Amino acid sequence: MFTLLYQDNTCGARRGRIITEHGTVETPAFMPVGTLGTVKGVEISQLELTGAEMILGNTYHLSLRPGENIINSLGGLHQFTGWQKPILTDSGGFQIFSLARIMRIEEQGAVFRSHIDGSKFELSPERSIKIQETLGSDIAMVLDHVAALPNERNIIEDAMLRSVRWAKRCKTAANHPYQKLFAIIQGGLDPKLRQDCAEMLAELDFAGYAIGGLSVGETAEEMYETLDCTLQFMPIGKPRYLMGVGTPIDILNGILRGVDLFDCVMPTRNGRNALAFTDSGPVRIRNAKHKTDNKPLDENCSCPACKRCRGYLRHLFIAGEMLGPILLAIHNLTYYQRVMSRARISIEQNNFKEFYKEYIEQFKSIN
RNA sequence: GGGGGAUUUCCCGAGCGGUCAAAGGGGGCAGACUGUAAAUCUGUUGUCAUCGACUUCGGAGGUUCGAAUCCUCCAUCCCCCA
Repeated sequence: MFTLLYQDNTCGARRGRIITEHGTVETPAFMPVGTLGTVKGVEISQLELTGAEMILGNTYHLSLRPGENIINSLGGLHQFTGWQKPILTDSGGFQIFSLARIMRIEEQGAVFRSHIDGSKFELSPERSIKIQETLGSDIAMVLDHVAALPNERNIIEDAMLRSVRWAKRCKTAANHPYQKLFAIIQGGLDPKLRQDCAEMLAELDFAGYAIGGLSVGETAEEMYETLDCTLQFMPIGKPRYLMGVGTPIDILNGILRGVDLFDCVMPTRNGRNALAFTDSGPVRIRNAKHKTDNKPLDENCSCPACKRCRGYLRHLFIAGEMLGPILLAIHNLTYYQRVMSRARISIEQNNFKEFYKEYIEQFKSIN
C-alpha cells in the first residue's frame, strides 16, 4: 500500500505514496480531523478544495453516536459523510487519555461511562477493530494506551507494554477485505522504551506505524528528541504517522526526521477560535489592529477567506457570525496543505532542509 | 397643582453608614488551544502605579471618626391623583 518515492539526501525527509481502496495519498501528508464524521465547520466540497487527501474519523465518538451499525446501514463512513477519499479511523486510544476522568483501564480493555449519557461502554482491542471494520475506514489504528507526560517511568512502561499486547490482539482480530491496520509506538520520552516498543511492533508486521503519546505535555524539544530516537527503529518501507501533531513547525520537524503522516485539530480548532496561520506567523483576527485592515490574511492564498479582507473577517468574529469560524477553518486547512505541498516539492529536489530552515527563519524574524 | 419612585464605574444592573474602586451580566482589550466532551476556555477592564496612592456612584451643600449608602436644596426622568 505504501511506496517510498524519494529520499531527500540532505536529511531524513521522504516522499511517498499511500494507495488505499478510496484513493491515493501523497506523503508527507496532513490529515484534517473529522472526529464525529465532519471536519468541524467545513463542508465536504470545500474540504476537497483545501487539498486534503485523507481525513480522520473517531471510533469512540462514532460508536457512541450515531453508532457504527447505523453508519454501516447508511452505506459506511464514506457514504455517510460524503467524503469519498481515504479515511483513517483512530481507535479510541486517545479518548482513554483525554477522557481519563470517566474511564478505567483493565487488561481486557477500557471501561467508559459515556460522556453523552453516562451509560457504560467497553472498548477492548477487539471491539475497537470491530467498530472500525464496521465503519469501513481505509486505515484502522490499534487500540493503544496513552500516558500523560511527564509521568513515572513504570507508568509509561506499563502503558507501552499494554499497547503492544493490545496491538497483537488487534492484529489477530482484524479481518477486513481492504482495511489496513497501523500499530502505535508508545514509550513516553524514554529512548529505550521507544526502541523496545518499535522493535516489538515491527516484528508483528503491520501495514504502517504510528508514533503516539506525544504532544501530551512535553516540550517541543523533548518531542523532537523522542522522534529522533524512535524513527530510527521504525521500518523504512512502511508509512510513519506522528499522531496528533501539530503546529506547522512541529510538522516540519517531523518531516525533517522522516515522518510521512500527520493529523491535528489545530487548524480547525484554532481557526474556529479566531487564530489564522499565515506565512507571516499566526494572526489573531479578533485583535483590534485588524479593524480597518483591507488586506487579506495571506496574499498568496486562494481560499475563500482570503478573497475578503481582514477587517471583514474580524467583523464576523466580533459579531459572532458563524461564517467567521468556517472561513478561518478553511483558511487554516488550506494553509496546512500548502505547507505540505511545498514540503513535498522540496523533498523531490533534495532541498527540504533548506526549505525547513527558511521557514523557521521567517517565523523568527517575525516574532 | 398634590403624592410617590428613580438617577451607580463604557452599557445594563447589584449595593442601602465602615470589610466598596464598588457583585453579576454585556461590551471592550489581550492570551491559550497539538490522534476534538472545545464555534471553547482564561486573564484584564477608574487613574497613576512596586507595595501603594489618588479621583469616582446626577449636581451643590450638610450630618458623621467615616457616606454610593443618612439629611437639605437643585436638575432630569417615570408613575399615580387632580
